[in-house]
Amino acid sequence: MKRTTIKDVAEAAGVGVATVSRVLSGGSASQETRERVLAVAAHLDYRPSAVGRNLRQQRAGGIGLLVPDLTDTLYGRLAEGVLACARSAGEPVVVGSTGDDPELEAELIGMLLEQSVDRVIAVPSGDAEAWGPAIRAGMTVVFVGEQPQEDEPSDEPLDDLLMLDGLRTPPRPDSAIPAVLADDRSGVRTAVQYLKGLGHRRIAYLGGPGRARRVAAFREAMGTLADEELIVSAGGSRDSAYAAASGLLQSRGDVTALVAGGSALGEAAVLTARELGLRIPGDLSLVMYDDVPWAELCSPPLTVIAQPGQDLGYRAAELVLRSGARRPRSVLLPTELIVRGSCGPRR
Amino acid sequence: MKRTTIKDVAEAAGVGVATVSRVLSGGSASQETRERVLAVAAHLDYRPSAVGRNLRQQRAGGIGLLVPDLTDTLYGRLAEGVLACARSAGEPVVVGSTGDDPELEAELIGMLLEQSVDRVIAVPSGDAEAWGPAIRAGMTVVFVGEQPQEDEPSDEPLDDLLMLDGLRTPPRPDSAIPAVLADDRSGVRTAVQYLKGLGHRRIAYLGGPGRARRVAAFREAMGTLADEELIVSAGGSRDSAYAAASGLLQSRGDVTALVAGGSALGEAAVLTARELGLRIPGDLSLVMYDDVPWAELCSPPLTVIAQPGQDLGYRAAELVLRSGARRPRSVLLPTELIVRGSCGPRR
DNA sequence: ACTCACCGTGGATACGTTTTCATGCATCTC
DNA sequence: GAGATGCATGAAAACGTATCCACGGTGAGT
Repeated sequence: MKRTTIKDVAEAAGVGVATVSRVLSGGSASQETRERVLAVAAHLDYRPSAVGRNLRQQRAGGIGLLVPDLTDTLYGRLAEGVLACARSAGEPVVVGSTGDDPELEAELIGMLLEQSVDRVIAVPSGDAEAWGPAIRAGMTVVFVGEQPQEDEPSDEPLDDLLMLDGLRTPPRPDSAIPAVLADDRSGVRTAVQYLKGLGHRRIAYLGGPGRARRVAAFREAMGTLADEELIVSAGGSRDSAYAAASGLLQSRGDVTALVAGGSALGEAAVLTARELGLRIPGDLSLVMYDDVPWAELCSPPLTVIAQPGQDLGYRAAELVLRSGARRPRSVLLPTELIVRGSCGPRR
Repeated sequence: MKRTTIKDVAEAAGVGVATVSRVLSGGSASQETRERVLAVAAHLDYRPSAVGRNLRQQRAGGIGLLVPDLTDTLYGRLAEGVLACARSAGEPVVVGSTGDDPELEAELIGMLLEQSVDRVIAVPSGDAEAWGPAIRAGMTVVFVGEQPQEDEPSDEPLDDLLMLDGLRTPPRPDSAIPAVLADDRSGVRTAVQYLKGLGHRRIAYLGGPGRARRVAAFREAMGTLADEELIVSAGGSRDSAYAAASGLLQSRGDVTALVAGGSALGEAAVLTARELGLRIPGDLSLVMYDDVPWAELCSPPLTVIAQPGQDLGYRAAELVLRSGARRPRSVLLPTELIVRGSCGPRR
């Protein structure tokens, strides 16, 4: 079973391979030969080999996508957004799941490098340093939904360069890599102010690994009410989320409201509250990050901060595909507080 | 920014490219040169180009994965399973989302063909015919979670060949393509018998697009109680799921139990029931296909038929990777009825 | 009418790798 | 000791494509 190559088409059409290549790539050719070549190609069911093309032009088409966990609905939506944009551009997407593990992330980056994939969209797990090899190899990288932990100021004097256009849109403009982010700051602030408005004062934050921006935004929004003891962060696993939620709610019975920094955390919080006999929103008000399908079905329906998951992915894909022209620093997409039934006045 | 090639390594190590290739591919080489080549390669940070290799050996490594919708937790888990297995084999995974659209599916198959991806795992959306070009091109295809609609017996006399080892494990052995499936028949039967045991007689089935096996299993399990009017199927969209659920529950007020053939359908059923003032499980018992995180958080917690999503993906990946040796027909994985609180005795 | 420019075209090359084949050298066997 | 056997090695070919360059022909301009 041999593949039909451009050579076969050329012979069948009675032209040279160069002509076939030109016709198929939109180059110049006479009307007559163009038609003939096209007809022959269609008749032979010829498909140009992406491998051959990639080898020739020194770069694989296609884009890489690295997310922490496809099981998470948010990343599922994000991936759908990327896939939608990539498909409209005819580009394949190589997907990797990092499990929020920097080591695994580095390994996957290596694999993409090996595949000559030169455009990558990633929800970063590790620090910015992990992406050094990638950008050094000429990859176009776009972060989405998250930015790497701040890398401690290294000896490389990049700072002046970065400060040049530092005061732009995004909150953390220290990275040379563009990012598509949800406006966490605004989202968290809205949620906290909403809770404050309901009379809550002891508001806890339950975060996951990374997501430093959200924690910072929470601190900022809380202002003088911030209590470091009420800011806990869990690991990536489900168990660790439960442990953190349980530890928080048991040790500090005085919290009246909780902001969960992700759907897994929110799930843990709901379950833990039930186990402890805390009623929502009677005893505990809850705002969860990410609008997932079950938020509406939960009892009570959960008030959430919704991120535009699909848009995040789509915009990131746009950015990474049209990276040739302008090089936009970053994009900030709005979040939305969807009020349902999980928040009530302070008891 | 030029990539370091095998030639660079060869020159730096003072050997021929063939030797480098052999060393890196585990071929025979003297201890001394092996060490030197390895050292030089490591020092130069050399990574063999997958594109070059793929071109040479006429097949791209990597495996393709086609699922209907990454937003669906089941397919998210399935994808995670595939990714886990592929990563341990060092293979990249090209993912496509078909949206349950046969046309889109065909387009994505074409893209994979163009990429020379020769191993594909797919949750098929269209009929078996759509996969003709793929297998004809020498692709190794494994279906997962679903099998294509039965293709009407075509004129090609494949039948005798297939009947040879037709009486094997899976329910529908008419396809030459191996499949990894959840044991829907057993799952549905268990659910129906459970509902029967609770006294229900008018049990409805709310299905999605495709999934013909589940419907058939439902009919079979219902036996003489089957009522065609109570078997409705929705389209792929969310709206269509609501419409179907709403239509069913409004037109037939006498149904006391409902089996939802997927989490999206289950969601629609719960919401519709709430709108109509039907209490679960008081007025309506509900069993939903697929154990999703929110099933436990729902009010009431939903009794579900759980499929081993991750295992499905992992097994399928194993199958498609080790396809060289034996060619197993199919694999059937067990389902589990997880009893929570959405089913009660007939009112 | 001659030249110049231009367009369509085909041959040749390079991309990075694996694999085949031939060569040289050392060891083994009779 | 001479031929046979084995092994390590490098040169070269091939995979399918895009692109550079040269070539021939046609039209226009002087």
